[in-house]
Amino acid sequence: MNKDLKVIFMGTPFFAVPVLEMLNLNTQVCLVVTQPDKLVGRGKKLTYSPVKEYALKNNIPVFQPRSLKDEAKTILNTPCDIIITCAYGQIIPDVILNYPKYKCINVHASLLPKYRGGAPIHWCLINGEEKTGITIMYMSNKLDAGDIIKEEEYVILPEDNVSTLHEKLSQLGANLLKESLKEIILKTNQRIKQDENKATYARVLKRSDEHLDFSLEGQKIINKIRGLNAWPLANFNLNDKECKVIEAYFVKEKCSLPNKIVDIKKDAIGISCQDGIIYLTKIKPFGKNIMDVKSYLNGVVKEKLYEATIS
RNA sequence: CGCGGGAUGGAGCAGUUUGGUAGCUCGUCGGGCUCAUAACCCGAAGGUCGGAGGUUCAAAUCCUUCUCCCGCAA
Repeated sequence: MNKDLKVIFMGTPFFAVPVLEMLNLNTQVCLVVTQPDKLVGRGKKLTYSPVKEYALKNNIPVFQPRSLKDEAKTILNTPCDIIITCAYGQIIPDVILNYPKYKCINVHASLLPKYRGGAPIHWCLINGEEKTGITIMYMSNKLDAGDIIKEEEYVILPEDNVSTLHEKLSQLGANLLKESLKEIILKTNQRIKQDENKATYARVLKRSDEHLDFSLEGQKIINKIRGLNAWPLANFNLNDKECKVIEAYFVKEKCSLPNKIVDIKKDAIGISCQDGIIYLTKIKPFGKNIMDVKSYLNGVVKEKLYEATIS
């Protein structure tokens, strides 16, 4: 497209990698900015962000400031025409926003002004939205509130979950950014102000957001299971031990008491909720791997399971 | 050395406290019943009990050590 376009890319998780890849193939990426390496996991292993992994493999210089504000110099000393951000994870100071001639462009995984913030994909599934999409926009000093350049809708399929949406939207984001860049260079792009009255927020998930409440309506529970799959997974306590839920379906019917195991099929455990039964079909019991409920039931006394506490 | 859970035929588990013939629910294969079946009945194959060392007449089980998997916390 334009191999002469000098780009600084700022991003961190897997979602940002297809966008970076598109840029690497079509422009000249001079610098990748990503969050510092973290000590992750049981053995406190030093882990690189997915974006850093990609950059290293493709010989792109990497910069990992602890605080952009204090370490902006490195960026301001790197010649560039445009900065592209995608799920970077830090507020970007005004000096940087105003530095490149084509400014700072962000790729966001929702139809702004809806679902501003760090977890748009999760929250739109949890809320049972029918559609979402990608927004390409200018960055401003307010979170995800800059002027919109381009939006593309995606109609959510019944079988979509966080993983599939992630994959589809990141690819969509890469494509839409590619189109936008052409227009930006030619200065033919739109620039639409966001309607602040319609803004909603998709805050980063908390641990407590993952807990299932079986006294709610079935569809809401299903939405949450879907909206947390395949990461970080919804959970509930089965006999006071955390059990994660990967897959389940809902059958609407009259139910007297929620929070009880009321039905055990050959391959599903039925838990009563407000307006029916949630049938769990794939779970991850504490300390175990993910398994089909069919397998789980093979190693369990069904009569005792009916006595189990759900919380 | 952050805290805890786990490893037993292909899958999920019991058995470990109190050492003494490898067990359950499935799956697979073969046969039977049936109009038929994911149902039922009969039979078979399939296991270094995560690895190494030790104690013992005897170890899945007790002791030492290592590896791998999982959750939490960061």
